[in-house]
Amino acid sequence: MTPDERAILLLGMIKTQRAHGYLVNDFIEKNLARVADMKKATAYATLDKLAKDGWIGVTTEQVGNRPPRKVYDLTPAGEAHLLSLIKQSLRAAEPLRFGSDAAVMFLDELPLPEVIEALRARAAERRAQLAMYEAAPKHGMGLGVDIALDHVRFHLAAEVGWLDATIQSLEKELLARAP
Amino acid sequence: MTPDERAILLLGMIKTQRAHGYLVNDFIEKNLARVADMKKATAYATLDKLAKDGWIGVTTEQVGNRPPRKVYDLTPAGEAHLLSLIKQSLRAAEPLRFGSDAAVMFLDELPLPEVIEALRARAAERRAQLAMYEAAPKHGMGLGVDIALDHVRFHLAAEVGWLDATIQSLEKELLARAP
DNA sequence: TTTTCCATGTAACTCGTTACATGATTTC
DNA sequence: GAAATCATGTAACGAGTTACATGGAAAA
Repeated sequence: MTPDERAILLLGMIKTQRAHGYLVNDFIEKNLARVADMKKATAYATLDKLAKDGWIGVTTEQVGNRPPRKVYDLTPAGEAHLLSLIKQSLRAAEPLRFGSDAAVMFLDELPLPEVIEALRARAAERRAQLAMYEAAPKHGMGLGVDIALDHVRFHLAAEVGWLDATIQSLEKELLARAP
Repeated sequence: MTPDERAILLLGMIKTQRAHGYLVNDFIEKNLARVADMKKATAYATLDKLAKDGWIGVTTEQVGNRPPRKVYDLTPAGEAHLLSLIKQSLRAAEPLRFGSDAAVMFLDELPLPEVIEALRARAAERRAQLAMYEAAPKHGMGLGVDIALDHVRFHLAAEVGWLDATIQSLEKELLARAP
């Protein structure tokens, strides 16, 4: 998650409803865990910065004897900034990278049956993840979130497809080697 | 790229051929750029650590009056370590995350035509990337690298598919709104 | 003769995470 | 009475990148 994306997330949430840090963090970890991860400290720091830059305004409120809240709301400048960030970020197509591919690159080193077994385990795990996304209820929080969930689903499905295809081709290879 | 994946990459390269840091870095940036990125300083530091941990041995060699090379080769322990890392990493299925999705989550904020236009731009970019991968020659450097390239291709294709589907559904939405 | 290549490394810097500190207030 | 919740923040740490330093050799 780049700084810009963090800004979009926070500004977007604050636009739909003015909020303080605790609330924002809570919402992210309870409702957005599947599509976004940002740690508390990072969120607090980012909110500070957004306020310093004038994208959001701060009002300190106190309820009863609880610790005072710093409630943020979007400024007009922030509103424009948010739209421009979203537009720019929607358009961006930074290169896809798959960390785990160092292992794939050198799978030749491992005996084929072990490779197949490992990939099967991975495929099973991915299917489980996919099932979780498929079972997830519509989010309701807006069209965008559902589309984002769809995005993950798409790639999870692609991952399963790739794994199956790869496993199959390796199995063919195995048979060819030792008939 | 996690430390383990970095280790796999370096150990794997050194296994297929003993090499010094410069050579390793050169090979990565000239031949592996599409599937791996690791900066020079990181590679040198990682090689040091691998040597310190006993996975690779060091021999200093000098050719002519050039700066001396520190040539690394895999130790038996390193060999075993590499296999175990590969196996473990092939099996791993860490959650997929798409940074750019903060923008997607809040695409409702932007006027629909602008969203569609931005996504079209992204789709065009992705298609271009996909074409590059499709045009790429077989790597030759081993089955694994080709499979890794295939992995990227798969996800690039999925990305294009998702973009097209999303754009289409947004266009339908647009027509429904203003007939 | 100037640029590029060979070859290694260090130091400073950026960035985010982990872990901790604080303290009142509901809930079990 | 203990535990979880509300609410904010700081400090230390780790990890990796950028940029720099060095200096001979080969290529342009």
